Parts: sequence; C-alpha cells; structure tokens
Amino acid sequence: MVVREIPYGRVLAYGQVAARAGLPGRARLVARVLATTTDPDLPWHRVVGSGGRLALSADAPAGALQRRRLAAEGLEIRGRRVVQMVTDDGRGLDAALWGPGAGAPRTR
DNA sequence: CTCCTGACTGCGG
DNA sequence: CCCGCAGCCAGGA
Repeated sequence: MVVREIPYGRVLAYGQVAARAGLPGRARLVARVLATTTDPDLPWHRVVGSGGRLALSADAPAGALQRRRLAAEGLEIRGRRVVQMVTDDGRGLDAALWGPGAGAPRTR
C-alpha cells in the first residue's frame, strides 16, 4: 500500500517504504517483495535505493524499464541515480508529507 | 539445523 | 566515487 501511495513523479527509498509501513530497518524485505510481486499495477519503479540510487543495473530488463518509466514521469536520471527536481514554488504542504526529506535525493 | 544470497543501509577509509 | 564491513532477514538448497 505504501508503494501504491507514492505520487507520480516521486520516488521513495526501500528503507523509507519500510519505515512508512511500520517496519523500520526492513528495507530488504521491501526489495524482496518488489522483486517477487506480479501485481501489474504496483508502481515498483518509484522505489529506489537510499540517496536516490537505482538498485537495478541499466543492463537488466527491469532496470531499463524503471529508467524509462521514471524518465517518462519527468524525473532526471544522472548516472545511477535519480535527481529529484522539486523546484518548490511555494507548496510547502506537499513537501511536508512527501517533501524534501522524504527520500528525495539531494538535488541541486 | 547450517550456509548462501540478495531490487538494502550507514559508517568508515 | 569506490570498497569493504557489519547489521539485517526471508527463502531456498
């Protein structure tokens, strides 16, 4: 459910998903779930490693797919990581919930 | 039961 | 940025 709640164009780290699910420290469990799920509606591509690092290699089919999807959602990908382009224009509320700290890989 | 392997992490060096 | 290391833990062999 936590994964399903990740907004379009936003990403969350495995550990954060686990934490939000009430299972702090269980990042690996989240990874395992995503790796084995068959649910076609689960936005698994919005889950990345800490710091915005992409866990899947670009060569792997899933890795390529994830990059394409994230790019399609307007996220910039540099090297092995996702660059959160938040450009807040005075929307502090959204930021409060899924804001800057929410996993958003430092940007710049 | 033990051993090995991850779509993980934070902390060094 | 890369590397290793120690925790972590569900599954499979």
